[in-house]
Amino acid sequence: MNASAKSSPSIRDVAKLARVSHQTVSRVLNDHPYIRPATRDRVLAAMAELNYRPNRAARTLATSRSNTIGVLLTASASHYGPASTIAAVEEAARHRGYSVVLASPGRVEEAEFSGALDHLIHEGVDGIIAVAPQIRAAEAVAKLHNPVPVVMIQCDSGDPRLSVDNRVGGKLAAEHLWQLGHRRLALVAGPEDWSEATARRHGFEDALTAVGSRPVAVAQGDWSADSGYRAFAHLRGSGCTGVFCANDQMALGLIHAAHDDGRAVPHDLSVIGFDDTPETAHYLPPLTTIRQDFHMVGRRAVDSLLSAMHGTPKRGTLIHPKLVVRESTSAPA
Amino acid sequence: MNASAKSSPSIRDVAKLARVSHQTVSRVLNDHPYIRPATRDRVLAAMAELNYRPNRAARTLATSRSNTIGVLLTASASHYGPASTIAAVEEAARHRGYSVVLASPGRVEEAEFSGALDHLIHEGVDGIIAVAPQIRAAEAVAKLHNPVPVVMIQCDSGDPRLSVDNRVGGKLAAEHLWQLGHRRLALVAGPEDWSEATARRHGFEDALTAVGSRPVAVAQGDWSADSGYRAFAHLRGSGCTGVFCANDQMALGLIHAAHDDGRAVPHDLSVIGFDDTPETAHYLPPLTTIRQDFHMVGRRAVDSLLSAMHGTPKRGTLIHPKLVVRESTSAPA
DNA sequence: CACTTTGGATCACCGGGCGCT
DNA sequence: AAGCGCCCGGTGATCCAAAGT
Repeated sequence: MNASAKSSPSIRDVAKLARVSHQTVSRVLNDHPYIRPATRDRVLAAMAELNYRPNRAARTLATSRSNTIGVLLTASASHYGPASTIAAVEEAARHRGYSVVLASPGRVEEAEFSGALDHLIHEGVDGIIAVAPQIRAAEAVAKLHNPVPVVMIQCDSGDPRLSVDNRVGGKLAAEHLWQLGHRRLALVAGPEDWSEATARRHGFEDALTAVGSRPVAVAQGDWSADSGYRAFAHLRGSGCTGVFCANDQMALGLIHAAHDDGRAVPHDLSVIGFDDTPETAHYLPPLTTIRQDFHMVGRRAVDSLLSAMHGTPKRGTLIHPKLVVRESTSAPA
Repeated sequence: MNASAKSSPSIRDVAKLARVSHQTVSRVLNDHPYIRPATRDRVLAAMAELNYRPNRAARTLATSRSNTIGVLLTASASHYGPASTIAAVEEAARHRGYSVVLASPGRVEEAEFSGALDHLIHEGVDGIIAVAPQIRAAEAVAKLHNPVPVVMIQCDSGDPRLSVDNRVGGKLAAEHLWQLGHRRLALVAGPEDWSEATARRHGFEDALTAVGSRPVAVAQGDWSADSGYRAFAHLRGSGCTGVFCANDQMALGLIHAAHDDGRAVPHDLSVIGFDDTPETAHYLPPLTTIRQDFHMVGRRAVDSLLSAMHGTPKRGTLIHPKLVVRESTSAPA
């Protein structure tokens, strides 16, 4: 019955070694006042000697706080945006002493989605960050009125608002093309039920309205390059000279289709994307796009969630996207 | 003191309602034999009525098993491969009743890495899947001899071997180019300290050796498209007519650089990549590449880890990659 | 000597699981 | 077939003892 190969030492083992009560050890752990420095040092020394680490399950059970936050991810975990956001969330959370548990329902079906939410809640998380850009997901969350705070990100409709200002992004795209001299603009929008897609579209359309114009054609994609390729067919007859694609992948597909159709970008058609994924600088031609800072979104989400958990929710400000001009846009021929 | 708005019901609340002891409820929960059907039904009914859900922290404390697995991710969470693997891991784990906690050390520095490992262990995970393709990471794990099973994926040196057979992949690339008639082949390798990069390189070189040839130039990148662009300068004077890039992003960058240099792909230069990310079909030209099934790697990793946790580790077989021919390769001019 | 600060111990409890009866 | 009691490893409330002024 040696303590060496045994399971990890408990607070009482430490207490025995430091010749205090286990409660005193607990006090040291929790930075309680009124501990004599000498005693504290003895306890700390004992902890070090035993290589003691508090048991999280026990602590969770006693305090009913798990120091864990859940990340709910609908689909698209392999997309650049969500993936980098999650990495940022994990990092920010860890620096603040929180662990991250993951749940990614395969579909956005109401059942699967709220099932995943449920999974996290009964996992005992103290709060949830939902990377759930679909409007339906947002609605599902809203109607569940959960026992823990939930922060939605990449979802313009949310509150606190945590995302890039997609409206401004759409506006930047429209203005850029307009200023180059394009007058016949088309749009390849993202899925209707993604709030970000809607916001980008509105931003784009509003900017055109402001100068007395409107899109000459609108196609809808599903964010994939494939869908961008297919979208070209819908725009082909519109006589447009500039196209705004709601993300970079669709822009890539569109350019491919244009190329297959014998139209050169940007000479015959200017194309602008959205996101600025790391590869876009090497597309042929290098893509003009709207950059958003996913990493910052992730960090802010954690800040926001922790505030909410401490009972002081705060309203964030939207992050500004930025126009990155490369070679896929130019003045019309 | 009503139970309505109170914290979730416990096993004893259920017991009271079903008029049995809490122990009997526990038996029902754990499918113990020797429970009279009538009693079991009473208990189940009580659980349903109270909407009872067992408390995971309590169960973990009592059994010292958390039903949680840790996923350790070094860097590159935003890359396509790791991201899709993680999604697959989470799904497979959830279907088997496990939760997934995430840890992603920013760097592969020994300290940060083993810190993250430590974080997971003291989080109480029952096992760990490390998506840590760097050789150094693998070594760090090996020397730590952890209290829980660790499975390394995307790391050819690991055992059980859980990844695509990168050697075969490199071989497929070489053979494809050779069969098209190319005799002067170059290589853009991945970082030296990634075992996958090394395996791809060896596969490529071995295949050339088998036909009495060797690469006329070798450049090294860091997986990014930028590095692929820069690699072109090293290959430029070698007179190569075919290049194997160890991933698709570097291939994209290389094609960009070739284009800037006035060389057309595939007419002047054939290029083949590795991974088959969803966008590659829309690169200009669409990229010939080696496909690997990340999703399957993730699922197998979970299987393998669970086996190891149950004390019956099993050796997996490497997954075979597949050549996908598109338009970036052709016979030399 | 009464009245605070400090310092530390004792007890009950969180929600379940296991061995014995 | 099912109940009793203790234990897992922590935490908070309470209570007592030694100091300080």
